[in-house]
Order: sequence, then structure tokens, then C-alpha cells
Amino acid sequence: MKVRFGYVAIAMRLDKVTSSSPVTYKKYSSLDSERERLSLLKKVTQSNLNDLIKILNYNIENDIHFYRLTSKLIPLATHQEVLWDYSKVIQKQCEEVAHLIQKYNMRIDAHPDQFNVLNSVNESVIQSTIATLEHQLDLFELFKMEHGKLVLHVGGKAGGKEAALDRFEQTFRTLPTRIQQALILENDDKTYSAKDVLGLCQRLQIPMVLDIHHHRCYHEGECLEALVEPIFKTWDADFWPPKIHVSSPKEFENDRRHADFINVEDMLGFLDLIKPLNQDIDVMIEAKQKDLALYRLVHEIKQARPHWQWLDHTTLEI
DNA sequence: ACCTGTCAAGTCTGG
DNA sequence: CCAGACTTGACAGGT
Repeated sequence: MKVRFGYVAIAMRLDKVTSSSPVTYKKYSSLDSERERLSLLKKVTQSNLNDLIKILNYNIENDIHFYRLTSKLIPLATHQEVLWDYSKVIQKQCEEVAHLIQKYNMRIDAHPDQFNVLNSVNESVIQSTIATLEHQLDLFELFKMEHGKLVLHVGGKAGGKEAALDRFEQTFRTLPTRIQQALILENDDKTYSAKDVLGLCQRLQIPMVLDIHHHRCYHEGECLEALVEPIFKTWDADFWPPKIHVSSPKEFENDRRHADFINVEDMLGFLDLIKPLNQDIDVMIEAKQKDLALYRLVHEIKQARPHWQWLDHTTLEI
């Protein structure tokens, strides 16, 4: 089985490189002319795309095949008072991004922010969530990513979990097909357990992302061992192998906040657990120190399991 | 060179 | 019912 490691949004080794520079609506609306406003949006967006290209090149240089885009790549892209056409402004850079992704066969995902709630009791929240998902898929198209995935949590629990899960299911079935095909769901750390999300994903026939730390923070006695196989099975029909999220608690056992680095024992425990399944997986590292945490984890796995083989600097073959 | 406040969003808790 | 916490990274402004 092959295990690849990825990280989120920021390459800490690259100084002064960020693909998340914002334009706040406050700043935008303070500008007097349409020309100034567009010029600011254009400047920041092009800078973000240029830095994304630097990050992708950096990933390639370091054998990193898995990466999560920032959700802030295009400032004010979905703001109802702005809604600007960014596609022409970044056409050239998108071609470069597409080229890099295709050439190196990178897996790239997106994880819209927590404010995106498909099971909200507020219809306008659902509509803005759909707009955000559409926007992310527009970007995937510009990057020629046919199989890009969007990770979401189930959302709130207003009206009780059963009712809230039903709302999710109802809403999902009305979504545009391309969103249905891209959505994958993750267990969270206080409301929807791995077991809850697995059931929902099975009903909707969509893949599930297992977050190991969230499971540790919130479960109702279920053990991971029994859940892993059916969770992986939700990926059977998919282009990609299953992916999991890994993080370690900041201070104490069930601390929901993420630590700077990954505790290697957390990772080794899981790898030992799933080894009998002989299943390729992609591991998204969610640590404050981003790519640095990836390098440290890989290094510590190599020390702890010296007999394991590596296909390149970050790809494990066991 | 550092620290603090601001921005943007939705949900949930505590008063 | 409403204020504040939760969360995140970038950046502006003050010291």
C-alpha cells in the first residue's frame, strides 16, 4: 500500500509567499472609483496566483503530491456586493497551474470554511454555501482539475441531529450534479461522529474523509478499527484513494486545537491499524507548522520504522 | 522588532 | 434574545 502526505495552503519554508492575501470589503468599498476597486482586486488576485505557482513548484521539488488550496485564493469572489469576473485576469496563471498539476499528477483538494453549512435552517446560508461551492468548482475548472474534491462538515444540529442529518440529505439531493460529484464529508470534533458521517455518506453514496483527531475528540464508544474498512469502502468507485486528516492536540488529550506538529505515535498507530487492509491512502496533515510538520513526521516515521520502504522523499510503500 | 486589533463568515453557549 | 467565543491568516497600526 502506498501512503502519500500532504499539507494545507501555506508553505512555511517559502518566505513572504502567500496565496491568501485578502481584500476586505471595508477596504474595497472605501475606494472611490470602480477603476481603483478593480485594480486592487486584480493586483491582490494576481499576487495570490503567482504565489500559488511558487508553492506548487516547491511541492514538486519536494516530492509532495498532495495539497489543499486556500479558500481565500480569490478575494471577494463570492461577496454579493462585488461578484467580479476574475477569470480573465488570471487566465495565464491558471494555464500554468493546470500545467503543473497535470505534469506531476498532483492531488489537490479544497475545504471551504466553517461558514459553509448545507444543513442550515436559514435558506440564505444554504444559498451562499452553494455559491461558494460553485466558485470553488469554477476554479477547479480553470485549473483543469476534473476530479477535484470539496471537503465539508455536515454542519449544525438545530432541531436535533436526526432532523439536521435529514436536512442535509434533502438539500444534497437538490444540488447541481457537479457539486454532488465533488462533495466529500468529514467527521467533526463535537457534533457528527465518524459513525454518523459514515451513515450519511453511505446513504448519499459519496466518499467520507476520516479525521483521526476529530474522532478522538468526539465519538460515542465506537472504535476506529471497525469503522475504517467501511469508510475506505466509500471511495471504491472514486478516481482517488481514500484520504484522511491527521492532527495532534495542542495541549491535552482531547484539545480540539491543533498542535504545531504531528505526534508520530498518532500516525504510526493508525498505519499499523490499517496495514492489514492493504489500501493506498493520502494523508492530509493539519498542523500549524504545515509543510514543516510534514517533513518532521516523515523523518520520525523513517526513524521509528527503518525497514519501511519509501518511493520518494514523502511517499511510503508498505 | 514586536504586540494588538481588525476583518469575514455561521453556530452555539451562557447570561 | 443578544453578546461573546470559537477559528483562521494577513495585515495595519501602535509602541
